[in-house]
Amino acid sequence: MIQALRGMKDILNPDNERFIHIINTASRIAERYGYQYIETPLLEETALFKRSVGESSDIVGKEMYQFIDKGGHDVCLRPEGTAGVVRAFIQNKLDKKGGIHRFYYHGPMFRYERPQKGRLREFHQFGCESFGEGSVYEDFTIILMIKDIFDALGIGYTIKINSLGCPECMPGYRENLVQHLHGIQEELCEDCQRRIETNPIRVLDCKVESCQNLLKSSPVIVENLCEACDSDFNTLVKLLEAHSLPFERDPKLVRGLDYYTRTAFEFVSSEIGAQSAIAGGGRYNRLVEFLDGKSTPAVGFALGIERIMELVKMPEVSREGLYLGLMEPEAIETILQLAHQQRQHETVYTEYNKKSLKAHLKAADRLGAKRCAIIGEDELKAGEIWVKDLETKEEKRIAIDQFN
RNA sequence: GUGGGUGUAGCUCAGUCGGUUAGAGCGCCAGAUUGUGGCUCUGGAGGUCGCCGGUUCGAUUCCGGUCAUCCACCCCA
Repeated sequence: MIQALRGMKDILNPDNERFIHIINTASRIAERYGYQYIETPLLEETALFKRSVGESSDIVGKEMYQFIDKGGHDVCLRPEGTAGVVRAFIQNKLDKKGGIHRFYYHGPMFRYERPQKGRLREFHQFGCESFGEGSVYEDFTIILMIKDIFDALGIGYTIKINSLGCPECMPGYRENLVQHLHGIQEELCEDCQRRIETNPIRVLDCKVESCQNLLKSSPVIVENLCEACDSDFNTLVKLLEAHSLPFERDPKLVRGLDYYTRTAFEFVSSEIGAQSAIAGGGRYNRLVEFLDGKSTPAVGFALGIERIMELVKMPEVSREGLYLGLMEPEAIETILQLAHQQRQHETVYTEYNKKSLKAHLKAADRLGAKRCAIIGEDELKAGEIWVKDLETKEEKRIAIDQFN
């Protein structure tokens, strides 16, 4: 038997409803916030991700589905959504056009990792990217939008926030940090020793306990921000407090991708295993110019659909649709004709085979149909159809041409 | 990439200290009710015991390997 590749799942049966419900809910809310749908290719030039996500990240370093296509191009399946949207933004010259552009998207992402709870090789994200608005109010608004989405889905969460500074203050802080880290280098774990050179900020996020103990005295980003970054961060904190959003400051929160500046945030849930981040995002004012566009401030986020699937509270479902069946084979033409007629305005399940009334009712019940309509011997002779409402239990016989 | 757990019916799992015909619950199909769903009762269908090899008179059971899957590390949504 051929089965799906490791870490790749079919979405069917009961899960497909949750999946679609999440996308529909998030899309509806994003549109209310002025976002427009964008679809970008799943496959992009590898260089796009190397330059945006960053060579030092694990995503680019070892998790990409990368290959050379038949034309000799180095391509890879997108490991995340932002890079492609930014590429599209630049390619379509929206950076030069100016103004504000807000996009939402959803679709599969691919990372070659060892699967575990909440982590797949092919997974789905819903994301938003806002271009051209540099105000921290936009950062706040985007967090508020995620809150709206999770509230609408009935999901509990806490928010973690941090600021990653800007070209003004980050380099100084970074240097400071590197110096401090060199001081304790010997005692840090192997990964952290490597990170000092490649991506020192990530050391702060190390999960190794001994490292965390050593890092207690290390400089904190939010205490070393320049005036503008500091002011934005304080404004964000005040706004979150004013709107009673449950958040905590997390100086160790370093978004995994290199392009973030200033605001970084994460929504986490304690109910889904070790992979607790259910949404993450932040501001990335420098990415557009990194990818050869005109410098444009931007902020965005993505949420992991599979990670929130089991947390979503689905709305009550009521019986819906019509079941059509027959007890005399000659009625099949009528059944097919009625099915097509009714499908103009409702869901119709048809059973082509002759079955007992009991079997039909049982099948209709199991499908969750509202009505069960059957043509049996008597009805066939009379040109009628028997209809039962499975909720009210009301039943009647009516002429075929009166059925609706 | 590393570590650990688990592979027996469609699903959840028992079980076999190595022995003839491998079980339960749920689900499915049928009947009880010659045309009335959900409840009940009765019956039935459904299994290469993950795969390959080794030990053995004999392996679903023991051993080795392999594959798959789950959980965790790393990292991230």
